[in-house]
Amino acid sequence: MAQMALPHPLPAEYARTVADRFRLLGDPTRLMLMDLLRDGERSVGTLAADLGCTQANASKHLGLLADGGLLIRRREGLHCFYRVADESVFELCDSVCASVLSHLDARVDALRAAATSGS
Amino acid sequence: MAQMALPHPLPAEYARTVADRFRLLGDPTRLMLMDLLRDGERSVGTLAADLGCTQANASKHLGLLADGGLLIRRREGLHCFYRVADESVFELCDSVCASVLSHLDARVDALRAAATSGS
DNA sequence: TAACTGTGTAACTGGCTGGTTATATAGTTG
DNA sequence: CAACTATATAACCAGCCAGTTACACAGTTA
Repeated sequence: MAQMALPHPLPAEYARTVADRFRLLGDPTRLMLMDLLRDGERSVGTLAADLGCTQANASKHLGLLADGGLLIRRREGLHCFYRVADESVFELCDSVCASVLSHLDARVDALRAAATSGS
Repeated sequence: MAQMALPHPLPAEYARTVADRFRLLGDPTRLMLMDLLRDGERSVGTLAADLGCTQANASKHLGLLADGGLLIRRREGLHCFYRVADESVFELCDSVCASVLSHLDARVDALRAAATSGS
């Protein structure tokens, strides 16, 4: 919540760091994994099953998310449980979703207007 | 500001749409272009010069950002001016930056603790 | 008209990356 | 011990993508 403003001529190093985080969120599979973890921690196998993807694939994505600090890993015997490190990620996703939808609405309206005036 | 919550078992189509937007922000050059546009609209040439990149490269990235709805294009004679479509993008970036930095801080602390206890 | 300028775009290339398959590793159970 | 289970990882491949170069397309100016 407590926002930290970015320096204004944005240094390349900052840009790279922030871009890395955005790119980490820029994959549908990873977003769906994050969403499945909304309700609490889950093991790799059950996540892969729910997603209908390979265990290896789920493991790789979960590893990336954990390395990026978005997930926290907890081992317990054979199983490995992941949980979200910071719930605020979902606010981020919601905000992006709202922004994208409003943009799409505007496009639809523009197309409608063009259609009525055009032909 | 008015958040729109995502549906909870996140459908693949939603995931793809949101991921696309995140991936659009997941490039350092594009982030620096967005940052240069904080102060107001700018032409392609001046942006490329400030960034120290090719005009063609800047044009391509600006086009992608405009197609994605993050920028708005305005032609005036030979020049083409871009401006940010929605200032809330910067809150997004600030939020991500804060989150990343706090994660890095945690890593540094962990390394410090390991160093003092380890050797 | 002919140069010149600002911008977009096509073609190409090197590198990154998501997915799969197979295997390695660690823990469990008989 | 051997078989089995859950996870991670290595190797590989196909597709995407950022950057460059060259060029096409306005729009301006002489």
